[in-house]
Amino acid sequence: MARPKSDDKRSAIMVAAMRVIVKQGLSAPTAVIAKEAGVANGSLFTYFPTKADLFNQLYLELKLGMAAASLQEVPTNGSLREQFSKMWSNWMRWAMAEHDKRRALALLGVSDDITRETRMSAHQAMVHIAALMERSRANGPMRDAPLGLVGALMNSMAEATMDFMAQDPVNADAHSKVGFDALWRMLG
Amino acid sequence: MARPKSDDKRSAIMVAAMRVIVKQGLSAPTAVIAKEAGVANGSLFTYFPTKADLFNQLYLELKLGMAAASLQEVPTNGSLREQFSKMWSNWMRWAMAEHDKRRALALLGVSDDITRETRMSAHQAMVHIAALMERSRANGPMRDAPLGLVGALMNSMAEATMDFMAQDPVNADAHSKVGFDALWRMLG
Amino acid sequence: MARPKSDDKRSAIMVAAMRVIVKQGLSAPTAVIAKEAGVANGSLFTYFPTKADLFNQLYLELKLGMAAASLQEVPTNGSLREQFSKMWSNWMRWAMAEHDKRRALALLGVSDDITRETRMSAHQAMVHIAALMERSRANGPMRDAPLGLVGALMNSMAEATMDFMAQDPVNADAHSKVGFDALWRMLG
Amino acid sequence: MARPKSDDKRSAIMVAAMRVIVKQGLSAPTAVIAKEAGVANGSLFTYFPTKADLFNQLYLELKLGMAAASLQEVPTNGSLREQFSKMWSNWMRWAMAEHDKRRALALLGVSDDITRETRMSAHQAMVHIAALMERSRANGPMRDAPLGLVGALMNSMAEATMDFMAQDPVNADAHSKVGFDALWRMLG
DNA sequence: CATGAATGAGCGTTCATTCAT
DNA sequence: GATGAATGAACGCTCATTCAT
Repeated sequence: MARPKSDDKRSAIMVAAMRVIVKQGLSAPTAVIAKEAGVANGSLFTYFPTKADLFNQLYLELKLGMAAASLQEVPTNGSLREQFSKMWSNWMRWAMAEHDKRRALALLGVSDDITRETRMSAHQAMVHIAALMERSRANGPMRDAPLGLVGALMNSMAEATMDFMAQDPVNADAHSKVGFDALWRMLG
Repeated sequence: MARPKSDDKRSAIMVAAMRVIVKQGLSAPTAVIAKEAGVANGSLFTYFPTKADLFNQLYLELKLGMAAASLQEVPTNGSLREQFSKMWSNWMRWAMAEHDKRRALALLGVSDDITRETRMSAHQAMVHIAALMERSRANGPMRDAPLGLVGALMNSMAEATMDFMAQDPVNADAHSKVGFDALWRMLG
Repeated sequence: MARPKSDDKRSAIMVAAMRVIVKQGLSAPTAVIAKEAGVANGSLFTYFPTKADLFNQLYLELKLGMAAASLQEVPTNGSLREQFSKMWSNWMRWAMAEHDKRRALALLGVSDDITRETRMSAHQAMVHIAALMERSRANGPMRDAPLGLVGALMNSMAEATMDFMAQDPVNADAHSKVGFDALWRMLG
Repeated sequence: MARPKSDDKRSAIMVAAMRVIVKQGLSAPTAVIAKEAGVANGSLFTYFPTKADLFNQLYLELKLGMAAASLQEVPTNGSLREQFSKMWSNWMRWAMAEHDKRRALALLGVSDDITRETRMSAHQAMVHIAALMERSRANGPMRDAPLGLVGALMNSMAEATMDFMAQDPVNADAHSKVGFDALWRMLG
């Protein structure tokens, strides 16, 4: 288990990084992150060898959390639509509840610091979601479309919906439904 | 009037900025941009008072170019689907042909340097596209969805499709069609 | 006569320099001075080869003007004290009337740009004043003190008095009198 | 506590600043000051947040040192003239011994970087000297003159005397005496 | 000669990372 | 291991001066 030193501090730094990234962007100084985490400037580097490492690990953790939240209590015996719908609403709910996490994730997602490896690992976390999507399009008009493209389209629609919900939280539920229906129509 | 401020130089700096941004990201030094443009370090600042100004103007110009390219030769007398389809394929073709422009645009789009004003001006450039979309959904299932959300969804699907095309250029046309069909299904 | 080009522009630049120095200090950009003078950036350098040259000439001119103002209407047949007193009040009046000139002069006086030569030329302008002072101390307690030191003391007292008058213009005349009486007591 | 901020380094930077200011003026690069102090470029900014802060603190420290030196061993039981005379000769001696400090102080004194607060704090350091002066003029011809003006006159005479002593160090003592006698005559 | 764009050295400050304590 | 001072490369921007028009 690559979990040296104090786990508390490690996660404190991660949480701090997330918050600071939201507030100040990716160019936020490590010193600010350390202060927010309540640790010394240099201590950050005993937990993460470089700033980029911190960002990569944070990206992965956030993505994992997002995937886990999306899959919570998805009924295994319901119809495909019911399963997918539950997953979607979990996803959207997470985005609203964990606004900062999502903001940070969005920023990290476009950072040059995030390596291909990290992105691929993150992708792994989405396999269950991907599988659900795969089954949902299996008999529809996109049955022959490349899976990657379908996934990318789904993902982009989710992002767009989240952004819109965030801008107009009062009607978040309605927007979520519009997004899901649009997706479902696309698939099929 | 002495050497008048040359439009050539101005656009050389813009083009250089675009290229350098693609290669090095938004944190590319102004000195590198200037060198790529073949002008002195300080000359950049006779054309753009700050780096942020350069970025804003570049963003706007690229967006305008994209919008113009998308609307080229869109038949005004054809069916709505024909018009929309032509616009979409223009858009995708532009994205493939002007790969660097698109990359730069994507990076600039998430920059904190781009002001609300610039974003709003850029939005203006898209009104014709938005109008086409508006008409396309008018009688379909999204007729009551917020226009902003529909636009965001369309935009995100276009982006996703472009990204995928860029990764697999050989089948770009097929992917473009998948994307358009997906969008059309979503709208109605 | 070393007075090439347009004399108007030359003096416009000088006046502008004086004003800008007062407002912005000696580090004011030449571009700002040029704009204030209503001439082009580069034109400044056809009249003054360097910024330092401009400053030196300005210093000299201001000093000359100050000396001339101080000597105006000094009675040649009155008592020494009357002459000296007239000179002093001229000096103080000039300082109040030409506040900007004095401010600029003070700033220029401590600048490294002002050469020894310039300072010596400026000193030349003060010979009449010096002579008056020389005669005033001739029979007094300072008769054996170095002339330079006596001059420096007088000058410093004048400066101090001017500064104080500028801070409290309402009582300027009273302060002027205090300064003169102090000086006269010192001399003798 | 890791390497604590060392007072040695702090004062090394101050001393370096003083020397460099004397040699190069107030526009001396911070990099030069740092090098002269034997620290890295950036280290200067761990001790002083800005160049202006460094200058303000240096100004204050020099002024404090000057005041302290002036008051050393001033007899509390002697006549007023004896006390004042001792103070004056201390002052002049300091100016000769600490020529660089005085030069730096003079330059800093006219800098825009020195804030009103700093100047007021520095003024505080001079209260004892001011008190001595106050008593010295109490029964003389300047008894009704504004205290500020009297102080300014004294100060300016001291400066002028110092300058002259510096130019002709061989006769420094004689010049000092001339200056003091002149001041005493002025006061009454 | 007037103009103002072009030049590039130079500066104050930041910040990821290292290292003495 | 924890701390935070030390480091120095890097950057955006300025400005005196030059020079093409």
